[in-house]
Amino acid sequence: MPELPEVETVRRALLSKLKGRQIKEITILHNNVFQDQDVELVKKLIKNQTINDILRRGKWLEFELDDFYLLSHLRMEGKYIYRKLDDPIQKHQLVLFNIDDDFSLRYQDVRKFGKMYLVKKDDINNSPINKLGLEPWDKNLNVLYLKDKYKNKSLPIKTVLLDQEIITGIGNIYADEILFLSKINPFKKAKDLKNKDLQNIIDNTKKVLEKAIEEGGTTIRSYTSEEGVTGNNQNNLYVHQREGKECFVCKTIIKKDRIGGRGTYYCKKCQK
DNA sequence: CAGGTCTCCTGCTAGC
DNA sequence: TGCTAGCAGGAGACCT
Repeated sequence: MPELPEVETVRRALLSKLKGRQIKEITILHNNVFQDQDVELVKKLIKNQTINDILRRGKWLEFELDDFYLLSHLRMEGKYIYRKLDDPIQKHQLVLFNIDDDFSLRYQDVRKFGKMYLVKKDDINNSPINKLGLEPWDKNLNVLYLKDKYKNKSLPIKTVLLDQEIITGIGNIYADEILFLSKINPFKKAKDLKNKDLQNIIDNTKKVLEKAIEEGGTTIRSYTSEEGVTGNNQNNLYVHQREGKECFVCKTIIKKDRIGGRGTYYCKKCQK
């Protein structure tokens, strides 16, 4: 499941192949990808737009075109692959981009959870990314900011870390890792955290995500940044997906519980 | 406003 | 061996 480090890895890979290239046309095989947008209009507007840059906000990719941003969220299983123009369309390939009449960039998504959104550059502040909270490296992310955001949150910190409107980019894997390194029990209410805990969350969020980016992301289930390219960060996980195994720090058996409907892994002894 | 539940979607796996 | 029920989960809709 792509979180910030995986999306960042995909962004870099896409940018190296697509920067300066032109989208001759697109084929949309599954209308729901564009949610409530008029797909005929999207097809018309995107024709002959050049990909000038590819940016990232949280878990969203932003293709910067001439007049628009094409926003793309991979959700659980979304990925981009390259094919020859005449390559047969495979199941799960939902959007096809003809790039310079040279090759076909294909958005593939087994579960069809991923979303795209074509927005005029001027309207970017009126798009899904407008609501996103701070990037982990934003200088405004500090104890005071979190204290304010968490003050009315009675939900478990695990759930609140997944709230994209506070810190953006953290998903289920890295939330578990951040809480382990911060020695915080995932059930603890966000509003009960001490300043020291908040500072630890900030520091460890950056640390965990930076390490994961360095490793090209975490490959659990089906994540690949490019076809045949998998990340290595799964080898660095302290608790996530390690149910029944020993904690690397204290040898206590790692426990798995459900918090807010999400599988949550933690060490009962290290995380108080 | 806060928070709980449902929904989307399909491949995989545990269990019979 | 082959079938099926249940699980996985990011984020938005909808309800209390």
